[in-house]
Amino acid sequence: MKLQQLRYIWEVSKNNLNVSATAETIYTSQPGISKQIRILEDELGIPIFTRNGKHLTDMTPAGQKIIAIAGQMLMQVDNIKNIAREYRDESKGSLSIATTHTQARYALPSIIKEFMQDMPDVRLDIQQGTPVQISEMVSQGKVDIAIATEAIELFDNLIMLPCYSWDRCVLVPKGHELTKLPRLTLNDVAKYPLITYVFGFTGRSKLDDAFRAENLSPDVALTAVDADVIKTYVRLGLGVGIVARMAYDEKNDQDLVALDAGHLFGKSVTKIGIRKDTFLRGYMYQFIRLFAPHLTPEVINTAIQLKEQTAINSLFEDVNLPHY
Amino acid sequence: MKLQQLRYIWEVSKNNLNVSATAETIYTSQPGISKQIRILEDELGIPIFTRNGKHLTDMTPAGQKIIAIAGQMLMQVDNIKNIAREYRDESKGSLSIATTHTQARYALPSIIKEFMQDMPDVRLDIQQGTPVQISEMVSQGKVDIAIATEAIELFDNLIMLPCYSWDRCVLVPKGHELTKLPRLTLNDVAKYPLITYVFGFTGRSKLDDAFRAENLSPDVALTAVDADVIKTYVRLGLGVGIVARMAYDEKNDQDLVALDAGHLFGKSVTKIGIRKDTFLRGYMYQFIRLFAPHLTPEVINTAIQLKEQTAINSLFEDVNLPHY
DNA sequence: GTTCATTACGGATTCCGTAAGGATG
DNA sequence: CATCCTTACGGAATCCGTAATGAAC
Repeated sequence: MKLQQLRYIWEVSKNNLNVSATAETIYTSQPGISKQIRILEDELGIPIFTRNGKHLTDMTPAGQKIIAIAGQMLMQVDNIKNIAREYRDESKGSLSIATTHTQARYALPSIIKEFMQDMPDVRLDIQQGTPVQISEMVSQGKVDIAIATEAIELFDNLIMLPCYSWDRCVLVPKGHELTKLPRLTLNDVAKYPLITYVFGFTGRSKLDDAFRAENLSPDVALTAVDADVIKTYVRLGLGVGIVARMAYDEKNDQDLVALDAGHLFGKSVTKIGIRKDTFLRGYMYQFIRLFAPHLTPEVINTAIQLKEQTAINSLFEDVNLPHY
Repeated sequence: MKLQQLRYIWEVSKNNLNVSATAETIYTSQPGISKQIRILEDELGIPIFTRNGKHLTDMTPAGQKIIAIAGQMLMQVDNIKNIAREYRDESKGSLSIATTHTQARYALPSIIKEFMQDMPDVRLDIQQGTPVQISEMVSQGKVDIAIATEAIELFDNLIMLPCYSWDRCVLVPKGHELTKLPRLTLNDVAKYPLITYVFGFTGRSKLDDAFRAENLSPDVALTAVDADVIKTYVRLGLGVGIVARMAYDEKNDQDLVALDAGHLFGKSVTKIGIRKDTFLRGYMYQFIRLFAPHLTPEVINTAIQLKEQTAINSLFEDVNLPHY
């Protein structure tokens, strides 16, 4: 059994069982892959893939289990390489973050700036996507950490570390009727067409829950994945925006008014997601700590060792998260 | 990076950093190992071992971490091979059990007999040792399962599955004064020299606890690792034996009397220990179920997936274990 | 007829053994 | 001087590419 062979079956399984396509993506020849897979199957004495003539049609049950383990082993190879890199040069390396627009645009800039000053030799790489995509990227080892408010819990090889809580505000143009009310109610808000996040984004589900709890079914006129788009349409007078409070920029959004809505929708918690079995480089710990000061290396390590999300949650039970 | 190289650093670390000795144990040449280790170190760009001239003196910090991961990967290789074997031939294979004398002699025989009839093509292999040795063997992958009452919890890559509870009896020769008492007390027992298990064996700690709780310090005249030896000395009149009740054999021990002592020392629980990351063959599930009928494949799988011993314990909270 | 995997084959590389060399205690 | 690791070297095995073959859609 060779690591190379395990890599081949893993990659083929990730490429719709198409060996030719796999060969291209990993820059090798198609017969080479074919051959090594055969050799592995011979050694193990069982087929890993089912074939129809000369086409791979599926994985055998044994193959599925073996490929799953192969995937874990390949991640461990990465871990070993990371350990080596860490000890070769603590300050050099790269850090890839997958996150949503909201984080990248409003929460991360100041952190990233500071991080880049502290660690000038670390290459930063910010990927954007939906919460599910983001979580999948960490889960598959394509990025180091995920930052999101939703969906991380869907992948069971990930753990979530709570970072900060935040709440929402209602965005209206200056002079809007809602600005005249002393304190907003859900009922007030529900009278206007709403512009907010697409489902599955930035705590959107919390928002729906709040309205449903009051038996209100507001008119969600428009949804978008990011607050900048939402603001644009609020400015056009198409409705009332509901966005994360941190998305309101006092300087650039002076034509808009942000009305406090924390009491209407409750707070959401933004989390960092990492793989349970990952080796974190020193600067990764540093980045996480910049982002969430209570996540010290020690805390992170105990969380990683716990592996069980419920146990991890109770670890943070008594922690007062920063609130925005 | 080659699996072979990872195997070499792993084996060297298990052989006191002696490459020559390692070469012998794994039937290869010493320069081969040396070379491959160097190649790996070159590839990673860091030393894995520290050297004094031409002697390996220690592992580097990075080396320790890398070797730990290498060990996990080698276990995964075994898992893959086991999966292949399972699907090649469900009924063939081998099952190695590490256990204590008490289990091997009194609890296992009937189970093993039945298992061998059910699965004639499975080679059975029973290792014996102290609870710590046993647990270590499973932990290192030298055997598939451990059966013991103590020590399994010391290894954090193992999980414990409770199998049955049992209590102790006091063994005396026929006609002994203690047989005339209607109901034993600790005080009665403590008047005689005791013969029982060596510390760390077969729930010995429970026994000490019981006496200590009553502020008694009995005269432990003789300790042994197994009940057969203990019985022998009881027969010689050297003292009163305290053994697991199941160690009293009505047929062969007619010259001895077993006095109920469950109320004196409380019950102990015998557990099965397996690695968290192991792949269990079908017949292993069957064996475990024969030994402890409540441990169905489903129960075992959920326990393995939980990984956390506290969570596993609560899984068995409501289960009524068989009692002997 | 195109796509796709397998087989065939040759060159380059890697691996692993024996033998010799040099350091340690 | 015995132990132990490293270097040197040669033969065997492996790996990986190109080219040819044949099955599936």
